[in-house]
Amino acid sequence: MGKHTNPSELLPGTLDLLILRTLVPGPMHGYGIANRLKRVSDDVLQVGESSLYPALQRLLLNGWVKAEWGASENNRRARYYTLTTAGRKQLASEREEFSRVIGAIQKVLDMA
Amino acid sequence: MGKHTNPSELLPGTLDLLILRTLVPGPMHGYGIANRLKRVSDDVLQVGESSLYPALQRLLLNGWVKAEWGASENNRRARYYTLTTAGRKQLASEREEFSRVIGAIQKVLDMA
DNA sequence: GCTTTCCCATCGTCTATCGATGGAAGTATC
DNA sequence: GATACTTCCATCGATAGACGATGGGAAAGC
Repeated sequence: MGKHTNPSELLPGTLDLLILRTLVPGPMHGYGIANRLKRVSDDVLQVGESSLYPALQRLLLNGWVKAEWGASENNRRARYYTLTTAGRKQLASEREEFSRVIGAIQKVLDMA
Repeated sequence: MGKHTNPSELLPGTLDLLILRTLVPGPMHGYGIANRLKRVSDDVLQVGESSLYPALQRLLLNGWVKAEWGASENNRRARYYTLTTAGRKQLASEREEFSRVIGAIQKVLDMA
């Protein structure tokens, strides 16, 4: 029997959008991104590190973010991710698409 | 290089919800469901048959819907899907979860 | 010294979506 | 009565995204 009380706290396909948005105020390291998402969403969005880092790789590969090593506020070695210009464009685009789709879904949910 | 202008018009994970919701007014066959989703969403939600039928199998297997053969309004052989009681419960549950997650995502998108 | 917290990362699995494909059966066209 | 179009069903293979498990190293706190 497929026991799997799907604890997925995230809509697939939105992770990139969330990360990009989180980086708008400034550079941040992976751990910080995950914590911030959790905090801002009141614990609803729980992004594990095994989801986060592959996503960051993806963003790097696409040039939406760049990364450089530095020291965290706690004096630890950390990789800081920064939004690129292309990343901002991508963010805008993904936001728009997101609204479009959510709007469409709402229409279905609200139909007679 | 992975060229693939993702034409995905649907948030993954929401298809079951959309189908269940579509079946609320009454039984409907697969083709009809796809058309209705497209119409109600103003062409945003384009569910292909290769997404739809696996999803319907899933719903059947879980007991959210039941199916019986009949004749379509155009006199064709068609399989009519009907929401079960369990299906209604599932629909309610998925709606709630959907709002919860969307709300959380909005908080992130709207943060300072 | 030991544990906890922070921060990085990968591997394997699972699931869902989708493009391509195929078929049967009714309707319309000429 | 052949041809083509639409309706309606369904499967297969590829792809990708998220997640659990796992591992490690380095600073902080006890």
